[in-house]
Amino acid sequence: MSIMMRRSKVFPAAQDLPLGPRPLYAQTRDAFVKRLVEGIWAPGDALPSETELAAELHVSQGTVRKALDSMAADKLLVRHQGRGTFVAVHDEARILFQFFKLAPDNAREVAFPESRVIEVATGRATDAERQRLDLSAASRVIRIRRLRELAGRPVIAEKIALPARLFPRLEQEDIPNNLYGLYAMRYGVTIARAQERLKAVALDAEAAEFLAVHSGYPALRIDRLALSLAGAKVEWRVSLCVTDEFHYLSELV
Amino acid sequence: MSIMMRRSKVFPAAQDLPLGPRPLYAQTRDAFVKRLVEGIWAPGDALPSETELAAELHVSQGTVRKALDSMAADKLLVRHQGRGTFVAVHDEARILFQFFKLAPDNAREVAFPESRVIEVATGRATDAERQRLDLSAASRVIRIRRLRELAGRPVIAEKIALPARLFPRLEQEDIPNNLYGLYAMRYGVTIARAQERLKAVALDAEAAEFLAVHSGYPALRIDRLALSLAGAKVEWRVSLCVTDEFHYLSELV
DNA sequence: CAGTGGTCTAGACCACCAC
DNA sequence: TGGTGGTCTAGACCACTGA
Repeated sequence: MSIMMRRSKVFPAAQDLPLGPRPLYAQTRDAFVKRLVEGIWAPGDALPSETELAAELHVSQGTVRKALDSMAADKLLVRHQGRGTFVAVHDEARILFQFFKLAPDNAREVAFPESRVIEVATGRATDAERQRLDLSAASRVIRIRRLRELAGRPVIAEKIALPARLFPRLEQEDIPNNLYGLYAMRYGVTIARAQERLKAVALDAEAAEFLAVHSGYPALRIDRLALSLAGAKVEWRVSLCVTDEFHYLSELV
Repeated sequence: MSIMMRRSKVFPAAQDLPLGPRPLYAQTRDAFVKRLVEGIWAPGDALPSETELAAELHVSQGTVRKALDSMAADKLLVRHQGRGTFVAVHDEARILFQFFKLAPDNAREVAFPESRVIEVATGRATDAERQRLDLSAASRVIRIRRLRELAGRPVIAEKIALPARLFPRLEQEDIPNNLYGLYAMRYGVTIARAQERLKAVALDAEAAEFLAVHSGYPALRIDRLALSLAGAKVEWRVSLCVTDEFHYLSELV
């Protein structure tokens, strides 16, 4: 392939970038992510082989590999030698590993917490919700409140806010324990990453009652904003955790 | 190069592994990490070029690149196109990015907190210290207590424990704000990664006084264990943080 | 056994930097 | 201008999977 041909190979996704053409493997990755966003490749699906993808996009197998490897590093794909490359699924094992950081102090095994839904409701977004989720003035949100148990003890009181536009009729659904699985399966919304802000707070009377401790008890407040594959703000979740027998694990690497 | 030659190329570091020979790029990385541990490549040093390293180790440049890239991903090295590859330095910018997760709620800029040392002492390790730092019975530890300020307010009360064996005469040093820089420069101990466990606790009277709040005030307790390049447990640090105007930032990716 | 991803190599060219 | 890392390609072989 000539130099000119190589330099002229710019996929549509990269053309409106102001900083010149991105590397080919990045454009290749963009093309693949687009297929995930559009649901052409759905969770659990097997991708075509590297050779086929390379032929289809007119790039070398090495370039396809670099794109797939980086997506696997971001947990969008799972690769198995000898079997193939698959779209990642939000099963409990992944949630536990990627999105659930609360672990018991004295046990080697992390458990997925059981949930009891307290309330599901829809309403006009408050200022805080509009700001945190990037919503416009008239937007509506779905609110979920639930209580989560670990080792048989109520440990987490959770308030979740979702843009109603993205999750039509979710309030009529049966709310499962694994919400991110529901978002993906029912609404085609894949949570790709999240940002959490932690504080120590004193519990108010209502939350204290849910968690079976006295008012004013210190709790870990986890404020999570979850982003979809496309980068949209999709879920705002505030969790109040009693951390007598648990801790939040953070790896600094 | 023949197949037999390739398969027989096993560096010493990999020979005592029970699971068969590791990939060549991993062995190459091991050889490079060894040079960092032994101080042959010191913080700030420029590495030889990929071509030179490849010739020296009798592997291809692509294999050297894969090893260097993975080390750069782990922040052990810094690579600059056109300039070269350098051993990472524990400057304040890196500490701030990698090891300091507390950010002000209403400000875009993260600041490095000023420190006031309360006490530096040496003593026999307690049970907790021995357990957390993997020390033997008679081991001695150096203990540092300090108070840290952000935006002019005392926000963090810190207790640090270090194995005395690794840091001879540290208690006579002038304790700088950037401890990890001191460990690296004075003692050749590079902090490579850390694990933090977070809890919400009620402050006792002593800590509350340091932090200028009332006893029982909720605080974020950060229990950090820092590991050296070689994987040894090198520092145990417990920080009590008042999080009225700050939060701990955790990215879930 | 065929097909997949994983490893390793070799070589070309590009973008950037310092001199 | 020469040297560095960054990108891209092509091809060979290895390790693993499943029919």
